[in-house]
Amino acid sequence: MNKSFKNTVYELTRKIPHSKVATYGQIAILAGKAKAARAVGALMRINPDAPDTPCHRVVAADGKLTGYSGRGGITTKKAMLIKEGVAFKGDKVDLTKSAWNNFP
DNA sequence: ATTTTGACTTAAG
DNA sequence: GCTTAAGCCAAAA
Repeated sequence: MNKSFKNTVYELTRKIPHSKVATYGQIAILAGKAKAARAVGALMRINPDAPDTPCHRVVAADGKLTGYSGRGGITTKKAMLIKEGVAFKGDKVDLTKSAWNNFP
């Protein structure tokens, strides 16, 4: 398969279940590059498949919401995640409950 | 092809 | 708890 790194990242992001969130580093690892967290963020910023790619389900390693140059920024992103059923811990996601597991 | 930038992460002060 | 530094990767100019 001639899948580019970005294509893999988008696909993984798309596979994130509801009420769950993944970190940039996590996606990077799943994509095959453990240290490509920055690249993942860069790809999310580009986000060519915008509504098809739930980039709002991707958060920082601490569960902090970063980026999202959308309406309201992280505020809208947080509201969206809460609406999906993600547990929040103040301004951050509660990874203790909403951390995404690759395999059940 | 080279340089810059960035929605990252971890370690150290 | 916050800031700085370094490491690694990809897209854009």
